[in-house]
Amino acid sequence: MASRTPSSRQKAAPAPRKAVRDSVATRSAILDSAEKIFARDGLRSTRTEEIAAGSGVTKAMIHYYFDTKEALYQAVLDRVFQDREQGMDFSSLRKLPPVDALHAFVERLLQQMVAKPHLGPLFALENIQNDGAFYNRNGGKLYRTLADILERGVADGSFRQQDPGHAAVNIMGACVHFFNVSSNIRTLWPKDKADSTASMINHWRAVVEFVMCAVLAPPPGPRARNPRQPRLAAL
Amino acid sequence: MASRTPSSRQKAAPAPRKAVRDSVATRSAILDSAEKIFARDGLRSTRTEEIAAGSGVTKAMIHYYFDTKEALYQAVLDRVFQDREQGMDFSSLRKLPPVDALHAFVERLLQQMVAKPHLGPLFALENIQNDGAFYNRNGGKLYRTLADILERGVADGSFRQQDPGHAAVNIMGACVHFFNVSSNIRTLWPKDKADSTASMINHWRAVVEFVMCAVLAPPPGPRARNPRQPRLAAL
DNA sequence: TAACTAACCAACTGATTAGTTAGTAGTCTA
DNA sequence: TAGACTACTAACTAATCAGTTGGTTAGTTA
Repeated sequence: MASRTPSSRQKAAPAPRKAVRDSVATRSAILDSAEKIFARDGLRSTRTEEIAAGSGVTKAMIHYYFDTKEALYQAVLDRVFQDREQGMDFSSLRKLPPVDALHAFVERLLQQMVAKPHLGPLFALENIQNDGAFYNRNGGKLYRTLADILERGVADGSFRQQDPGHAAVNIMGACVHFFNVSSNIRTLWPKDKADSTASMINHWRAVVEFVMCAVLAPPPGPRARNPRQPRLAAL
Repeated sequence: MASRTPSSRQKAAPAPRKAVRDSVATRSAILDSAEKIFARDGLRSTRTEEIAAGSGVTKAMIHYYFDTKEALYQAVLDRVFQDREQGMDFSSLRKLPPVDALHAFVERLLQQMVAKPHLGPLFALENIQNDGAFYNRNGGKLYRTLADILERGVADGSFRQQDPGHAAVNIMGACVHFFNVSSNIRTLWPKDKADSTASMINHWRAVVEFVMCAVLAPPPGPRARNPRQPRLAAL
């Protein structure tokens, strides 16, 4: 992993030359390259020239296949979020009891994040820079599904009393944050902890435990330690 | 709040005209405007012209006071993160017992996020787009402090067994995520829930409860409901 | 194999942008 | 109140960028 210095970013990828003419392959090569670069630079500061270089074709092909940069960006988001939705398989979650459903939700989400490392940054950038204008056309099915699971769990007593909407945001944050700050983590943690696959498995475990502990109802019995109320000191 | 349409963003702010010559006031007006715009657009896609317009001076003043765009960006990060560090008062946290320290940490962090709405986006963009190259010069004291608190709590048994490094990331995610996806939340939640101050208080409470439940040791007694281990299905 | 078409590219264009320059106008001091 | 210095601006410049144009080349079909 070559390090980038401020204000002078990496030159374009090695440009894998194409052997034959293949519109389907070219289209998806452009999408792949665009996904990678949009996930780092966001819509506005991504250079179409760099996308072209990364996919082994000229800039003109971007306009040939996708018309404008914005349309390409929309196509990238559509593909990546549609893939995630398929991987999550929301309908099967609705059939599980709340605890199992939440468990499966978190595991599947983490699986998606690991398999598709651009998901996190793309989502974060889209929200911050474009107010979700491109993403929200797809709707926020993810949050609604998670909130539904939480609502069911609170209703049947398997989860502690809590607001499903707020809890959904907190859970998503715990799941996603690692992937957004991974570069920062690499400077904070020892090398072996930050980079290895074993560490990814440990993080996976840590997130699942964290989330389940956070929402599950406390076991019956003497309430020995009261999870103290917030003070709300200043607001 | 005017909505932005894709690819055509808002025109510059109303440009508050300056009355007198005041280098200190001008400097901080530029910093204020830059902070706001960098927090939405990131370093590269921020336009210096827009910063100038937003601070009521000409573009040349940016170079007069800060030399380059990168230097201004660095100055913005330095100011905002130094303010946060002061507001967190790390040294006092080290003197508190773990449970109180964590409680105070989360409350102070949320307080900072509410008071400085650009903190979240600035931090997220810096990590995603610049690999933390500008931020990391300040060091990641926040994570180290939080991890220290967690380590102490695990050692003295007030927190459940867990890896402090991973838990710190999860806690930060739960605290921060709300502020990164607020635009998305506005489309998911009913208007009154997403925008009101009351909702901010509710979210505050929800985060504190969520985090404390996630890390506190379970009360002694019969372990009625085992917070199931992760399956680690696919990796 | 000649005509046709889809895939592709090098070179260009007009608009935008970070940074510069040369000069103006307040303010402070001797 | 004259001279000097600091704060400030309008207009410019060189570089960069999204998108276009006018082709060429590789497959496909009649």
